Amino acid sequence: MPVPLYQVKAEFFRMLGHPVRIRVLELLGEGPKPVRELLADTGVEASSLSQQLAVLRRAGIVTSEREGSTVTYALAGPDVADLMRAARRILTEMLAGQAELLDELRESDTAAAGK
Amino acid sequence: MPVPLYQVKAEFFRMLGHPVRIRVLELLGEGPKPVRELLADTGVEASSLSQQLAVLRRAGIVTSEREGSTVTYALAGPDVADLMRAARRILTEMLAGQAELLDELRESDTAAAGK
DNA sequence: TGAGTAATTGAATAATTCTTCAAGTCACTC
DNA sequence: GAGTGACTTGAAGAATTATTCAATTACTCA
Repeated sequence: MPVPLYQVKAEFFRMLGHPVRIRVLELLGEGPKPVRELLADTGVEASSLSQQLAVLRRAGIVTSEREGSTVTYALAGPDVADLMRAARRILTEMLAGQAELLDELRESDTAAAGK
Repeated sequence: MPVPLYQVKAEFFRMLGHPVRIRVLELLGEGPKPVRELLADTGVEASSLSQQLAVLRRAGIVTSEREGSTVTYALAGPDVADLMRAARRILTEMLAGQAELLDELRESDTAAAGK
């Protein structure tokens, strides 16, 4: 009995659904990076970062390699970067749509926009 | 103070991270559908479906319209279908990669694959 | 108006996921 | 082999999210 595909997809998306994990994936999109650097770029605490890296590793979306005393992470494949690009495009378009909507609303309601 | 983009992205992905929501989005990818049909196609209980539809509505990713006694849902924009396609592609490639890996493992370990 | 169908909502409990901190491993250097 | 820096792990409590059931709204039709 195979796990249904929509379930796999849901797990995949859920795995992406965390700010730190997103940032890490985007940073790794530029190329492999040692933990030290991820730590500096994200500003989160070492053990928090490690927890999130573990999630990404378990999902098989990143790989880690130890060289001496430092550990370097990389995207497991080029597809991930593709997905992040797709997501970026979609979100910008969606946010732009919402901005337009807001503008339209403002036109008919110039004074009372309290919040 | 703008909400950082990586946070918006994370929320977006988390919103996608549920089996029923994924199925609904894929069904709506074929075109607008009345709730009755979503209900039949997914097999989930009415109120569960409604809860998930509400999540998608709040996120602005689908729209609903009432015509008489039935309510019809549709994707809010074409971008969503794009994203689902991107995700499908990526997942198939990732799963294929894992399958290869499994094959490699099997070669050196033909007898003991108990689970 | 009253009964019936379609869909949604509210709210309580259950389940998952996050965050944090203490402790642990691994490699290097003294 | 003790000490230190780099990173990871385990585990407990806090916070979010899912599931479920009862109640409700929005209609239709007789």
